[in-house]
This record gives sequence, C-alpha cells and structure tokens, in this order.
Amino acid sequence: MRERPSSPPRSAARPTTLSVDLVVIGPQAGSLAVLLTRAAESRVRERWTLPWDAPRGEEALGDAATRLARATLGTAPGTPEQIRAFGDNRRHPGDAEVSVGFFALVPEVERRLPDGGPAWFGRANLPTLAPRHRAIVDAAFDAVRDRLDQTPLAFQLLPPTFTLTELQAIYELLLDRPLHKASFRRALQAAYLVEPTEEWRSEGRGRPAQLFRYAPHKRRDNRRGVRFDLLTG
Amino acid sequence: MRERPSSPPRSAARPTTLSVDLVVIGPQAGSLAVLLTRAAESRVRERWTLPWDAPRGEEALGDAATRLARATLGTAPGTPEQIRAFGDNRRHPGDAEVSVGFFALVPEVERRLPDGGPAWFGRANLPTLAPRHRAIVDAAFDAVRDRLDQTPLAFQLLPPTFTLTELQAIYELLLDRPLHKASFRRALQAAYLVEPTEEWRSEGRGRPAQLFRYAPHKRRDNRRGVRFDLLTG
DNA sequence: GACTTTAGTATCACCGCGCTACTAATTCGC
DNA sequence: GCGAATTAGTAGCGCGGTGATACTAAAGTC
Repeated sequence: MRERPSSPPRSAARPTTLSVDLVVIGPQAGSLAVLLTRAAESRVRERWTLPWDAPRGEEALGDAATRLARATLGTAPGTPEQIRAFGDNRRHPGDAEVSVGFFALVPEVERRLPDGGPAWFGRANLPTLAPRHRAIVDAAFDAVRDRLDQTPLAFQLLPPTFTLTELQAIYELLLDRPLHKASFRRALQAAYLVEPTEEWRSEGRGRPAQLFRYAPHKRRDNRRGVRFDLLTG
Repeated sequence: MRERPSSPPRSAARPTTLSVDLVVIGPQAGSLAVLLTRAAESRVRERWTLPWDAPRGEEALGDAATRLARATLGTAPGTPEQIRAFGDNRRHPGDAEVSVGFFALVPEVERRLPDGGPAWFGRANLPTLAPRHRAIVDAAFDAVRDRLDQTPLAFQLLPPTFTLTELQAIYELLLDRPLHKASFRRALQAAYLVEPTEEWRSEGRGRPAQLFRYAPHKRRDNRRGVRFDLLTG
C-alpha cells in the first residue's frame, strides 16, 4: 500500500483530443427539456447529440460554450456554466478523449427553432445518446440542482416577469420534489429577491396572480452553522 | 443581439495540450498547507509548481490524479476529487492549453516527505506560482469549502480517531470562520456521524478529551425547503 | 348566485441555532 | 497539598425559520 516516492515524474503536456459539450435546458410543458442537434456525420452511431465542438485557437473554454449556444439557438442565453471535465473512456460522438461539459438555461419563450435543425427533448424522453453525452446530461441536471441555492439559476428559466406560482414550479422541477407554498413565499420575501410589478395576469380560472421581477436588494450576510445532515457517502 | 442560426457547425475534436494538476491539502500547525514540487525544467519561470502531468494513453483523468498523488506523497490519500477544467489563457508551467484540477486531502500524520523533493507551504505563505496554478489552488479551497456539507471531506484531514475539538478546528479552517462549540456538537450528535471510542487523550493542561471515530449510522432523509439567503450574484 | 379554481395570508407548534452559564477533569504554581 | 488556570463537555433559554392547517380573495363556470 505504501510506495517509495520515485524520482519526480518528468511532466509533459500531451496532445489530447478535446471537446466542449453543451447542455441547454429549458422548461417545456411542466417538465424540463434538453436541446439536441442532429448528428451530421454518418460514422456517428446515435442520431442525436449534444451541441459540441473543439475550442478554436486561443479561445477560452467558456467562450467556446457561448459560441456553441449562439450557433445552436440563434440567440444568446445566460452565460453557460461549466459542469466539469469528463475524461473516462466512455465514447464521445467525435471520439474526444476529454470533454468539458457546460450547461445553459433558457426561459420557455426563447425556444423557437427552425425545422430540420436542433430540437427539444423532454428529460424523460431523451433519445439514445453516446455514453459520454448521457453522463454529461445527467451531470448537468445534478449541477443545476446543486448550485440552485448559491446562484439565481431559477430566474434564467423564467421570462423577466413571472408569477410566484411559476417561480415555485421551476424550483420544484429543478429539485424534483414538491415545495410548500406558504414556506416558499415566506423565505422568498425574507430574502428581498423579487419585487412586485403593477401587473396581474389572469390565466383561465381562478384569481389573477401578481407579476414579479427578479430584483435582489439588501443582502443580509447569513452565515450559519455547519450542516451535517446533508452528507452523502 | 440576435443571429441567424447558421448551418450546424461541423464539429471536430482538435488536438489540445492537456494537463492534470493536483492540489494536495493537509493541516499544518493550525493552518492548511499545500504540497508543491520543485520545478525541474529551467524554462519554467517559477521555482515551485503543483504536481501535474498529462494522462497516459487511455488513462482516465481521475486515475491520472491518483497516480500523481502516489508519486508525490509516496502514499495513497483519499481519492482525488475533480475541481473543474481551466481553459482560459493563463499561463501553465507546461504550457498546457487546458488543465483539469483535482484536490486530495491528507491527515496531518501522513505528511512525511523526503528532503530535496516536494515540500509543504502554508496557505498564507505560498511562493509565486504560474497564474493558472494560482487559480487552481484558489479554486481548490473554494471547492472543498463548497462541498464540505455534501461530502465528509473533513474526516479525510484527520486520523482515524480524533477529538471533537480537532474536528471542529478542521471545520473552522476550511470555512475560515469560528464555530460555536455547543451548536457544533449538537448538530454532530443529531447526524449520527461519529461514535465514541473508549480512549481519552490528555494533551497538556486541561481535561482529557474523548476520542471519536467516523462512523455514519442511521441517516434521516432531511429534505428541507429552499434557501434563498445564500444566493450570490 | 352557488360552486369551483387558483392566489395569497394568518396562525400555531415545533425544532434548530446561537448564546450564556454552568459542571468536570486535568496540569501548573507556590 | 491546594487553589488557579486550562481545556472538555453539558444545560437551559430565547429567537427565528419551517411546515402544517386553515382561512380570505378574486376570478371563471354552470
């Protein structure tokens, strides 16, 4: 179990085939959907793939992800966030040895696409993807869930104004569990995250809902004790 | 702001120089220390670097990080965890275009090293590192702090048995803020994470402390509401 | 105009958290 | 010896956030 520390290894950067792969997530009919593109090259086994490409020249990884998002959507979503690097031996459509995954979130209203190109697939109805792409998609949803209470990701999935019921529905989708209405609103109020507009939206039956916008105000630094009850593993 | 979605880009994985870079962290005299190796090659500007190398052949990224840790320490720490990929244009000692950072944690007792090789540096007294290595070190500490309440990382920085005061000190080091003793222990007790041994350790003055070991037992699934008070940005 | 549906609020009990204050067991100084 | 100092560990209190039930408000449906 214990080895002699050998002479320090002569490190060298080795040329490696690299890709940047993007998971665009948007709400769709009460679920979450992922944007996939048609695999052009015939040698690729699966019909659909995540948008991906290699960074060009001196292009930074995040810039490559942004370029991919623009090229695929025709519009700019929020800045893509990195998930992590995937460098096991699972197969990649372009046979990249290492892939760096990113996710980007778009509100429902931005999901107009030309025919014959990319298309949305509900999370539960994804077609078969290359194994590495499958892993990147799963990791994307995990990453969004994990970062949900550190970063205001939920608002990227909503239009500029929204009802509190819509906001709660987004949280429930991302967390995959129901939330308590009164508690949700109380916590939201206490954080000064949203402000009401003058508009109300009447959607079919029932009382109209007031529209809110994301407007983070005063932030109380809220450093709490340690949580031991979330430990996994 | 809006572009026509051009014809789908012809994606291709491009050869890129890649490195795996490791941040080994261990407690040292009431602070945290990082393991650095002497830069062998003269063309490298800085005298010290993080241990790094390119993955070999079909080697997975995590396996390369484990190999680096063994080669540098002469012993196996816990499995290294990935931080993320670093692909901006900050300079890397081996001029890698993309670097994948990992961190590994070792308890104090494992930090015996031969002379003339790698050495420990306190977090506050790090020598000048290549800009990308500096960024990886900072990201490593952030990642450990962020994952502290999801993963039992703190116990990797302690020997198999430890006192509760030592455990609390590790948490305070990683979080960089003081914690309340009574609250810390109450939360720990409620999580059934540790169990007492029969041993007590008398360390200089004061009442001896009981030794505990990490032994996670019954886990109550504790799904709580949403936190809005941690949002940054 | 009663019923249904959805939005939003009030109230209460509980529990986790931070705080202060206390007890317990050891070493140090004289 | 014996009290002071030092460190370990616990008890009790009050505040505030959480989740539950139950309520009011405003719209559509028949």
